[in-house]
Amino acid sequence: MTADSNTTTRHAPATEATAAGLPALPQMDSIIGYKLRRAQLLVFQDFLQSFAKLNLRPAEFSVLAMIARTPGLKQSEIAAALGIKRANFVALMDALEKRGLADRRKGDIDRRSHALHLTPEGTRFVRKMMAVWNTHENRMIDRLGGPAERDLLIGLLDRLLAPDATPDA
Amino acid sequence: MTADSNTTTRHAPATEATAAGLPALPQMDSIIGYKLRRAQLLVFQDFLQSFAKLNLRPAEFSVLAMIARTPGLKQSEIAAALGIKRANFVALMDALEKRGLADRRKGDIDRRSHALHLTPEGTRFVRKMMAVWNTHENRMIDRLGGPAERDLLIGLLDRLLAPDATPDA
DNA sequence: TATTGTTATACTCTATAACTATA
DNA sequence: TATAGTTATAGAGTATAACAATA
Repeated sequence: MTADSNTTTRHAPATEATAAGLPALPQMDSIIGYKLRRAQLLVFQDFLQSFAKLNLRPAEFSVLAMIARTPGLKQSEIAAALGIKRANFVALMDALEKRGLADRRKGDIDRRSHALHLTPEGTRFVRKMMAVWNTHENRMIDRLGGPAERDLLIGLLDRLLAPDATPDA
Repeated sequence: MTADSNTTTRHAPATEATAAGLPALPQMDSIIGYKLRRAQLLVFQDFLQSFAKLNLRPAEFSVLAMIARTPGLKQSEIAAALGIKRANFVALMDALEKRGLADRRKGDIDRRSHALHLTPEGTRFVRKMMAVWNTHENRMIDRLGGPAERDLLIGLLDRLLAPDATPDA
């Protein structure tokens, strides 16, 4: 971090002094975490509406997308990649298996682990899923202004997520 | 939305065809909603660590900041501004009142409503709160690369949040 | 002894319906 | 009849501890 992190106001100062002796109160609207939360909720709400007909939640989408892209990964690997605790992954995977979309295969080398794969029906489902997702994602890209703005946004979020990366060095 | 939203892939195409007959699977890393969620979780986690000593949650922070900035607003007005259901706002406000930071005053004109104010102790608390927040927010701004990138990010998120706004028209 | 998947459990956040007191 | 605040409750999402099977 820069040298003045603790002493200086680098964010937008408040418009004026407010209540009794309180300096520089920011609008919630200018706060990074607040805006991120509101935007994420909006995008997820659009996602949920888009996928109501397929009865698919964001976490389930992400698991199916991961399995489709890299079949055979271990349960714990997919959970870790998505930031899901392995204990919470069990019910998620149970549901996908019960719907006949994916299955667990006992590992040959390590018989503790489960390799995850799509079923044939799961593959068909993922095709429909990706069509719905395309529409949803394009709607979000349109709101942003276009693919360039999407790339810009992803890049900024990557900076937040990768504290080690110092892209200008 | 643009004309091709439903038919064309405007987002980054997948690197290669993957599992049996599945075209163009995106990396989770390139998906707007996924990145937004991961970034929001990271920022909130930093917030929670920063405010552990003050024992303050993001929702409580936002309520205190709103009251400090605009004292006298009705409970329902603050709840609505923050996207909190008024039923869920009650316990939140109860906690702040029990800690002696804010209080509800019966409205003179409409005796159903409660006008929210900081207590003197609440005002002192908010001063400490803003100092902690400054450090937290500056850390996030540093990760982004600086105040310009912060403004850029806020602007992009505003585009997502304001579907009506067409800034280039 | 450590790891994978699992179960049980608890805590937070969020959403809905119904109640009360005022209007 | 409608509104502000409240209560009760249910559903997600998430976190931890402990267990069985396997390494």
